[in-house]
Amino acid sequence: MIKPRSRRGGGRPTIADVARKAGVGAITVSRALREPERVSEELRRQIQAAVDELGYVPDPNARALASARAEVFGVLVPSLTNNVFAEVVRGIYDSLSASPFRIQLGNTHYSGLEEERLLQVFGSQRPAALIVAGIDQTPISRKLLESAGCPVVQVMETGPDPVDMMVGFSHFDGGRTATEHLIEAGYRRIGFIGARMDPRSQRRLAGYRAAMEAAGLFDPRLVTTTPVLSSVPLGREMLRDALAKVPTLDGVFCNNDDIALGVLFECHRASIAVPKTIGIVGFNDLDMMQVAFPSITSIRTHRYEIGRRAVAMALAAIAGSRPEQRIVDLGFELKRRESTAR
Amino acid sequence: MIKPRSRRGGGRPTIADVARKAGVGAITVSRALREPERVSEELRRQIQAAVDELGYVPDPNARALASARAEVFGVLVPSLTNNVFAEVVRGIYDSLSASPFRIQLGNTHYSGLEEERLLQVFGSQRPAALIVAGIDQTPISRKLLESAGCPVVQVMETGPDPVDMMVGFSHFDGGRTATEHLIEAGYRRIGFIGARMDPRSQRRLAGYRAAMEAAGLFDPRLVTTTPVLSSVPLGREMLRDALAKVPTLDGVFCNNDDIALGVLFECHRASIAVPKTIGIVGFNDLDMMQVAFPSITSIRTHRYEIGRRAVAMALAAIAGSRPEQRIVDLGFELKRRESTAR
DNA sequence: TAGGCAATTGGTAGCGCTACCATGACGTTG
DNA sequence: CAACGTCATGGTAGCGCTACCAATTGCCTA
Repeated sequence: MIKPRSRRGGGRPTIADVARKAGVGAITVSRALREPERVSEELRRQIQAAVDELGYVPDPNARALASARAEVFGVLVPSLTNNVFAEVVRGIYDSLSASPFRIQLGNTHYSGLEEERLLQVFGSQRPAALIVAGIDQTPISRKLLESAGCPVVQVMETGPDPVDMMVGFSHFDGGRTATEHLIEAGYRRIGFIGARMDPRSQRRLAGYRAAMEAAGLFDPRLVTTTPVLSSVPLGREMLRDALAKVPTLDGVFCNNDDIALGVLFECHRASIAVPKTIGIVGFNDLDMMQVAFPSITSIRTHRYEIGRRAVAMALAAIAGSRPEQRIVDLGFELKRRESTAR
Repeated sequence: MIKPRSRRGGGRPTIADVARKAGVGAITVSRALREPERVSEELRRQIQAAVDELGYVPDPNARALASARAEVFGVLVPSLTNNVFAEVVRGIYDSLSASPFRIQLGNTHYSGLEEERLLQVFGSQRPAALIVAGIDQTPISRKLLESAGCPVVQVMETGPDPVDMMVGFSHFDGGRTATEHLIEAGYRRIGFIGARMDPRSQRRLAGYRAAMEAAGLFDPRLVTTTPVLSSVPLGREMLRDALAKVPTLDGVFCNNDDIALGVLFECHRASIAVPKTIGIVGFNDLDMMQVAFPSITSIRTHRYEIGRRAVAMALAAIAGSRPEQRIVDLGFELKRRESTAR
């Protein structure tokens, strides 16, 4: 007895159904969908008609299994809610929405171990490309990236030794530029306030330190950091801590804009004049910086563009054309505003 | 001649390799991994040893194809960068990280058409569950959700007619509560300022209107809206517009906290005393509201918890136990702060 | 005019896994 | 003690698609 046509999977149309309806072989349907130029004009039309009529949508799982390559970009970021990474992800998403590629998102929670675990899992899906935040992977993670067998783009930062490709900017230079700006504006006892001291924040701190030392102004007591997750309320607390240590503080370079905003609010609350008594510089330049009162000087970073560029490079690599430039530095921009206009 | 053992897919170990090494059948390995209790203690150990030694990770694509069900949660949100949805996604992610399920994220950009397209695409993957923001799906989207053949959770809002399950709260009540609070605090010419008037914002506006009419205070000129994407700078502009229309404005209920923050900054800039001259209420209660100066009254919503609860309900449904309560209202909380303490 | 080559199309054989059914070894029961 | 579960395990046959090769056609070259 012939097995009744009981599909395990809910009876959605398959490529065979389309082929039957269009009067062609299944493989021709497959080609018409993926490489239309290799199928004659006429068949292409017939097949398209059958696809439309049946509402056929290819099964990505079957496709991935057969072709040993999933149409998936693995994306690893340390936080989902931090606006900075959300913007990178948005850039990636927007650049990918016109392509057949999906996004597989992973949140490392700033943990190297978690990153290793996720890379392991992602690897099992044979992704088309991997985009990871940061350049400080553990040796194991690095090995996993190198053996992923797909383009890899490290984003947010540039460094000397890419796994494959890189898009970002120099956090060290960003920190130095911010600090030099404060020095030029006439501030002297300039503090560094940093939460969640991940490797990028460390390098911003190093840039701060370089600028301060060059000006003969460095003093370790000016540096206030914590491993705690960054937030606006935390910025407020940290300014209090910093002032308790160094009452003569007359400027702060903040790790990021959340902290800077918290610092600004604390200044209001404590009736500390900004920029007169204390100057403030943030990092990233979220859009609220320009409307804060006073508006806050910040280092503008190109997060969205980093996401777009990373995808463009990965797509080019997938298409076989390794870009000549494997490290792309998108730079940053110092936005001078009222908070440092003494 | 026997075909040389040239795997299409880069030679990663398969379930057959594990089975051979452990001296058992492939199906037993499959079971040991998915339903360990059905395999004897001894074999389980042998298989685990083989898995570890080979570094075997099951191929999710093959698994999905064979079982007609992918271990994927489809998640549809209207924005990736809006902190509110980022927190929902974080809640979903955290709740899912201990499970084998992955997340397939879709950004509808507040477009019904885009939502339909994404549901179509997601459906082709036979997801284990779907979580979608909002309750105002188009008829086509609704049909796609109903025929998805998996648990569906609509989040962020509650309403009378769930596709399957719902977790959220009443935006109408939130808007009314916020407005009633302003009225009780003694404000009379209370404006509504709202950007990107999506359905949830519309209902907050309806709640505002209900409260104002009940108090005999409603005046259409008090309402200022725009379809433009919400942002802090926009809040600043919109307060200017509102004041241009109604110079006697003495309070504002803002659509969300970004707008509220922009309004606050504009008040500082224009030397309008808060809360004395104008009272401000936001919506969502981002953590910066409590440290703003003055701190801003807001409606606290439980975004993270909504994500967690949605996953819990979906997981229960997958396990076969449809929860008795299909609509979960997580409510909200009015946080009274300085911005309305007249 | 035979041979060669490109363009189109199709058949076959998997990709790696699991659903489904079969098997054998044990009790358990009336 | 036959008949009948129950448990642990395995074999077979796909899931829906594409890589690989073969076949056919028409046209061009020598």
